[in-house]
Amino acid sequence: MKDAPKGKIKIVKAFRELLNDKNFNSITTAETAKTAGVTEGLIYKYFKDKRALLYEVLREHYEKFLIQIEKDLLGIEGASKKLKTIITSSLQSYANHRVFARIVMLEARNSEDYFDSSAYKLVQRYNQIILEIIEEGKANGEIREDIDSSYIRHAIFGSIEHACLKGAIFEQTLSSFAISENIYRILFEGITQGTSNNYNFD
Amino acid sequence: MKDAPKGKIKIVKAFRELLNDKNFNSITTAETAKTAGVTEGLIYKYFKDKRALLYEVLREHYEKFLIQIEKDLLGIEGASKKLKTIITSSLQSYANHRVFARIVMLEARNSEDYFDSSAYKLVQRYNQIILEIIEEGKANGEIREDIDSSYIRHAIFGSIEHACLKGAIFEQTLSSFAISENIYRILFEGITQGTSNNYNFD
DNA sequence: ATTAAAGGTAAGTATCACTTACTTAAGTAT
DNA sequence: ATACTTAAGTAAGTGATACTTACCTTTAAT
Repeated sequence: MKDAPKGKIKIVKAFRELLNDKNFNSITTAETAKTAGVTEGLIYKYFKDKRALLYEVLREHYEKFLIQIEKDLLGIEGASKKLKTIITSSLQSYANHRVFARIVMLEARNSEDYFDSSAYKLVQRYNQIILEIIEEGKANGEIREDIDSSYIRHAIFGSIEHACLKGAIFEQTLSSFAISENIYRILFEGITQGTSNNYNFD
Repeated sequence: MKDAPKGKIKIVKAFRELLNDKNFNSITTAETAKTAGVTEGLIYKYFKDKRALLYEVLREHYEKFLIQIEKDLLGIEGASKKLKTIITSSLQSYANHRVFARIVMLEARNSEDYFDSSAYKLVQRYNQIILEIIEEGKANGEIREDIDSSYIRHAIFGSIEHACLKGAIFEQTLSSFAISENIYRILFEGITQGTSNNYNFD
């Protein structure tokens, strides 16, 4: 993979910078080209459309994020501790890069072709890592086996994202420690009071 | 509140219908006007912009939804059972009205003025109802008190939404029963194996 | 009957994502 | 070196679209 042409790099860089201050829809291609110091047409030499440019920015972010996560997981033993690390790291990432929190939660998903993008490929890899941790936990008795693993994953990321959503939109500071502690308690121990929580609600 | 002018009603109806088949961005104002049998200009007599029209459709949906939820909650005793009802009803609503699932999760939130809309006012009322149920549960010993109520709410809706997301985007059928059962187990009982789940992970 | 407001229309306009047709630079094989 | 091919980059559109403006028409209260 030889390095990308200067123009392409400048375009991605410009778009990434613009995303700091405004949302996807309000960034124009003209503006992007001007910031990059190239002509508008060049954008379409390298990207199918404006969204593909967004996906590229997102992909680069996920690439760094995955490297970080894999580093964070090194040396951690046991599914529960690993999942706790995942929760904390994901929250920290959202807190430190609110632009990407916004992109992930609000801008990327609402087009079907995001799910064909190479950014989403990385998301899938991340999902796979988590599923394997959950399976590991089931195998060694840490995690209950009567819940479908994919729902556990949904609960983890759903909780994280919902807790970060308004912060990402209104650019408020997120206290990743408090959020992660609360989410962790809920998901691991349940919200029911007391040790014997086999109460039947049917 | 006297009844809205015919034109306004037709516009909202047309837009609601169009949302069944295409997403917000790909519906044009011209198309909306034509479907409604009015001119484009009339849309802007009643709505500040295209988004305001989306919020109106959403508001009408939430109004019906809230009535339904309040009916579902009637006669149900105890916070846990009430929350379970909330989970089931919300999931059923997403499963039966995937258009609205999509609007809520993907189309409405990514503009700040959604949070000033009267649709969002209803969401806030719904949130309030849930917070009160959680507080009730804490008061009568059903729900642990060492978790901030708002995070419990985040976990509930985050889990629901994340589990429905891809279904809403790709219009797959959602099995609301299976999802609700899984979410319910996770949130109420926790994912940790065994009754004594006071394992310390620090 | 008069008048003011509300309901509704017709014809724009500016903006924007994307195209097309072209030029220039960089490789590469002969 | 020369001829040729491909990639990088430009300039000038174009059609579509959200929204505006200026106008006409109906309704209903005084």
